[in-house]
Amino acid sequence: MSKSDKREEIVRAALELIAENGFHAAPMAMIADRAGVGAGTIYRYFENKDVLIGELYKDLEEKMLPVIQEGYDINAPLRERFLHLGTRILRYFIENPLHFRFIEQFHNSPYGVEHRRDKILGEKNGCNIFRELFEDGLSQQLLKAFPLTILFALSFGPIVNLARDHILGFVVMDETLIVAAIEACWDSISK
Amino acid sequence: MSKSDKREEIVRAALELIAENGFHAAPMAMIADRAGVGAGTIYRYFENKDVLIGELYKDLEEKMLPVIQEGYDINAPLRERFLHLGTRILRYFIENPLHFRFIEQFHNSPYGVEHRRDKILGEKNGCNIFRELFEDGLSQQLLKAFPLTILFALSFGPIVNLARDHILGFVVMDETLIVAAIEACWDSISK
DNA sequence: TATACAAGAATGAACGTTCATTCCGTTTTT
DNA sequence: AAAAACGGAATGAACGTTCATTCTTGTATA
Repeated sequence: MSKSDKREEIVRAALELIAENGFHAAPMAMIADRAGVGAGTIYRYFENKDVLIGELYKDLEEKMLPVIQEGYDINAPLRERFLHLGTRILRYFIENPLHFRFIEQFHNSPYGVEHRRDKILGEKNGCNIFRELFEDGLSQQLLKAFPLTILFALSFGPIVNLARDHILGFVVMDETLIVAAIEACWDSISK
Repeated sequence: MSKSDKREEIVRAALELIAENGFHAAPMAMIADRAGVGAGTIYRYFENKDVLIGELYKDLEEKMLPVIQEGYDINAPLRERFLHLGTRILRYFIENPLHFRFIEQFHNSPYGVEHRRDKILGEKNGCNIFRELFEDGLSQQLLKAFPLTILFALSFGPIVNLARDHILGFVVMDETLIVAAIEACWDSISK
């Protein structure tokens, strides 16, 4: 196994174990086992567990953003833009259940306390798309006059819940339902 | 300190520590310390940590339900009923941040896996009020024709997010905002 | 009323387990 | 052959739980 393959295997193993049963079920020895490396080897690639988890989180964030933005037309009508982003995010979570489960675990763990603010897609980096979208909507008076935080809550709250319910098998979100659900979210924020 | 005082102190200490910094920051020794009892004493009141946590959760559930239902008129118009329940829940969380934070931690911990399904107010016990509300709305054709799970997600998702954002200080939910936000949720589920 | 005693409650040091991390002998690469 | 990478046993810290001992409280006896 090549060097970079090994790093990848370690990250993959960590993602799987944590997503499947939470941090408490992912000790370093078990991660090493599933990655097919020795326990000590992990420490040649990551300073410690915190760093491993943190980099895993960053990896996922970096994979997610471009997928969500793909095909996004900043000049389209507001509603269309919202539906585009909303359905993309929900679809991404549904198609990448491990990513979703890990991110959720992360945000509810000691590892993720500092990241608390970026609610899965915060006002970080270049990804202020949602913020811009909402600010646009507010200035055009198309959205209800809520603080940004509330608009976020009305949009992301349902999305995260729907993704979780789908992944845990409580509902099957097909393409029709995905679109309809995000349209419903739009109804909650639009005037 | 009387016997029942002691039990109460233990439960209170556990609630505080877990709500403030999560399960990882609430070892039995620390709970004992904050309760002002010896570590061994806890085991005179609770078989083990799982049981302590479980009873704490049940306690909170029992305190919350009557508060939310108070003044609920099952014969009122559907919208009014929804607003009543929605605002009550959100207000309850805002006024009892420790309860909210504990319940959230619980649902995202090994302790709470089995309770997963009752999303803070599930189809348990006598508390099917929300379910009934939604079924009523569906049969009267006042609500969008979604599966119950999705109606739950559209309602609880925002509520939980708003409570969290308020408690963490990202937004200040006054009475006006509370009502407006729940009205917005109504817009997402109503036809 | 004062004293002795029993029974339950409370305690916290000690134990066994689990886990992240380190260390060192072995294997692979250069 | 030197250097780097590797594996997994060893280490020590943290935790939940136990248990021998101490404290408290209520009752019986003088």
